Amino acid sequence: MSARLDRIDLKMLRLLQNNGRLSNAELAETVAISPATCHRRTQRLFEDGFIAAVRAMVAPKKVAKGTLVMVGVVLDRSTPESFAIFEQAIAKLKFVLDCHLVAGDFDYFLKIRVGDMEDFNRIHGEQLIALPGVRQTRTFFVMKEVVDNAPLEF
Amino acid sequence: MSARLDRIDLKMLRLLQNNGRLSNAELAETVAISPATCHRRTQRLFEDGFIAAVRAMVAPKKVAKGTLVMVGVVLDRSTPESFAIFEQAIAKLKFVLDCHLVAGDFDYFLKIRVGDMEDFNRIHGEQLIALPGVRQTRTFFVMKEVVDNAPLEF
DNA sequence: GCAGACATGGAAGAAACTTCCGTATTCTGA
DNA sequence: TCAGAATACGGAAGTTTCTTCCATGTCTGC
Repeated sequence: MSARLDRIDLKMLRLLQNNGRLSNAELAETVAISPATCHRRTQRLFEDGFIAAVRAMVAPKKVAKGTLVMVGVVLDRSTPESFAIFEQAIAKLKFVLDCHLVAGDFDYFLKIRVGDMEDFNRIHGEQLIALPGVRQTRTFFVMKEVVDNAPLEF
Repeated sequence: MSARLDRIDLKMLRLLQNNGRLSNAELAETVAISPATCHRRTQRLFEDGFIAAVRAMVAPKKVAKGTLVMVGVVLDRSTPESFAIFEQAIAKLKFVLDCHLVAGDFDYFLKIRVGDMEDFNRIHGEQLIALPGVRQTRTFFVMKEVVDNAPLEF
């Protein structure tokens, strides 16, 4: 963690998190500094890695990805090699939004977006259980997305 | 779903998803249309809800939110009222990134970001198990974030 | 108190945004 | 098939914004 953030930096981060298309001029006015200074500060936030990226959030339902599924995965063996091979394989599956190694009854938790249940069924049979070292999976269909991908509070 | 998306729209969506700060001029050149047309198309993508928002992705570790926890929640009763009350309460908890009603052994799945385990312990004791109608929770500490919040493929 | 490092805002040339408008293409119904 | 309407397109131009340079101001450690 290179530099520290003052109150203005934090405010800028929060504003850009809520609206990544804010112009430098608008941002500068909102946080009450000059456009030049604001521009330099924003650059620093990117260079120092405080902002990893700026992303347009595409509405899943609009692009036929309206079905969300959580999947718990248990591997055959809990060796570092098994984990590494599994992780390498799952990184190639583009429908996997999250993949986390967890402590508890499962080895991994997956968050997956597909078009519909039929779509998931096919993917589950053809790709998920075929992943290297998978002993079993437990599927949790999401029936209602109460909160999805909320902005970070800090 | 109002209008349909042609090949150019899809390309624009993918480009903006990967880099929400692309200027209209750059975007126009990449998809080989005029800046004016590109501007109008982009506007339409927003107006018709294909792009829900543009967000700066703040690096969690940089703002003391480096610890990720998945939590399964079971409620006392599975009535619509119980669900509604629970959902209303959880929407106020800002450290909850995801909250999904699921089918399976749990009622809800939560994705939570905190500073560290101690932080979570306090939150768990003071806020999670105190939520209305919660019978039990099961905590899965994330030991490694293999993939987190990957961009949507479509 | 001083020297160095750093942050700030004004200014200006360059670039981009946004809108208007005339033309071209597509769609629809007869 | 064709005419009329609706839609989409790109060029142009005024306005805004970006980006950089520079002089001034502020903070720190010696």
